[in-house]
Amino acid sequence: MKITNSMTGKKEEFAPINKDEVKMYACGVTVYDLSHIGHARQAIVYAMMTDYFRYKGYKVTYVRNYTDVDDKIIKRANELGKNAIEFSGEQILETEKDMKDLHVTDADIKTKASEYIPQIIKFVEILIEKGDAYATEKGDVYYSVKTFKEYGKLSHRKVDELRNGVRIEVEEGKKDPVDFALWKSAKPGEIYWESPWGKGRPGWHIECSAMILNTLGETIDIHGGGRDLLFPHHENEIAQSEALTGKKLANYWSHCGLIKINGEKMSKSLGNSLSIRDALKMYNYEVIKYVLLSKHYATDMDIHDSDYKIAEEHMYYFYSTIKKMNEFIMANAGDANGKTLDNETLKNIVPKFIEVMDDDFNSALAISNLHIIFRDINNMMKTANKGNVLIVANTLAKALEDIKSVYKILGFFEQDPDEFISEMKEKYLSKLNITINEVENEITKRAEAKKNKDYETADAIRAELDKKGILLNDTKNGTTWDIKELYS
RNA sequence: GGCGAUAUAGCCAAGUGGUAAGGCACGAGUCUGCAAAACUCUGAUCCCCGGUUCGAAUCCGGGUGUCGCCUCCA
Repeated sequence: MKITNSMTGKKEEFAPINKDEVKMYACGVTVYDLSHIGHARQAIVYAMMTDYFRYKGYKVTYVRNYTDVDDKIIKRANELGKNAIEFSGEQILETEKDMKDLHVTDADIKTKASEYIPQIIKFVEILIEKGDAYATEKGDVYYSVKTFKEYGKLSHRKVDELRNGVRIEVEEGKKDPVDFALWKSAKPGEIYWESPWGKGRPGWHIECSAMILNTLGETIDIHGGGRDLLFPHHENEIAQSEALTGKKLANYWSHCGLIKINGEKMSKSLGNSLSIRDALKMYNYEVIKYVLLSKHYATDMDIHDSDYKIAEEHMYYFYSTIKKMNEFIMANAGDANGKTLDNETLKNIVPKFIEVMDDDFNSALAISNLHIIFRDINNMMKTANKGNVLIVANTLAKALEDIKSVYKILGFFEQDPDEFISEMKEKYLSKLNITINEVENEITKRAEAKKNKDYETADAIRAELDKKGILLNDTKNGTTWDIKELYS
């Protein structure tokens, strides 16, 4: 298997520390508000990696954190007149709900900064003892960047250049502008914990270092997070952890690309931030996953509204095909002596999936392969004849089993096709201002006209429905209807 | 200014040395009373210049454009 390592900038062969075991940590969310679609992408990506590693037979321990104390949380909590931990606790529940609704594989261990305070204090104490950190009179503790010779190795920055670029620092007691806080003294009214340096709270970076050490150990296999965390967060984690243990923190650094929306950076100030909750109100969770996984995880993506629409059409096509497969299999159940049709695509569903996923989790390719797979399947059903229906049915059954067995790693096809299809139809029907009954009445009227070869009336009815957004489809077994928008 | 990404058909997007996946849109066809759905067919030499190589979208150098980070951010 190959995985991109941000430390080297290269795709590397994955070699775990312990055979068949993966220790992975991904930086989670700072919970001062509802989580957004970028958080969703990151969570989905690392869940996908976890699921795929497991599929390959690895024993995975996946840890994710919640930052539940920080400036923004304190500010928001104060505005709401709440205790900071109480407030962030509520936000964690909201995010957990969203992730559950997205059907994202959960981390094995979910940590909160506030629950690791003793470990964090211990961590900071040792850094001070070793001379890598210092406390100020005010009760802040800073990491002394100049003591860590490899500082900048992840983000490829030089400390001197950083120093020049740094704006004038105002924090009193800080010896070097590039030093960063390990422990922050509490201002009046702020939440605090007692520490050797007085009342205060942990800095942001130290919590991850402490939680990794206490859950996974000194060196882990994969450290993940959003690309925006690469500097300074991950750089600082390396400095803290490696100064403490003298060992490498992570063998592979993985960074998930960032999301833009309709060409703009997602931000609160632009008001274009899409929360997971709002996304789920508009789109089925598998549609959202389709969008987020249809581009390679490491690259930034600019999601346009039309991308959701296209994803929806594709999922609808996939599920419609699965439904047809099920019907075909049911109608042609029988003993095919285990025979299947010799079709390269269908024979290789699983190996192909493994091939592309082994190559740095190329979910984008895995998804595009689905189009080839379902095209072949539709072709096969179309060209089936009396002589081979049993074998075709058997081939389809096998293909469907294979598809589900691997594509569940992307979170696809977990739903009942009928339910998915009717959910989608209902969603659009409610927008179209027409009811199922009305549609069916029109179809009955039209059938009557067709029977009388009154094609003018029949076509007029069809045109009228088309105008309203309903497609008709005449088949051997009568007329079916569908939502026009799901095909355009 | 520094660091790092990225540049592939009208659009989205795979592809890291051997003559360009997939999707959307467009057009033609099969099917159909006509349609629809489904299927079939149709399009790019890969930002520019130079180099390495028998051979490069793919490696190296230079340039240009776009974006991100350098302050909190998945």
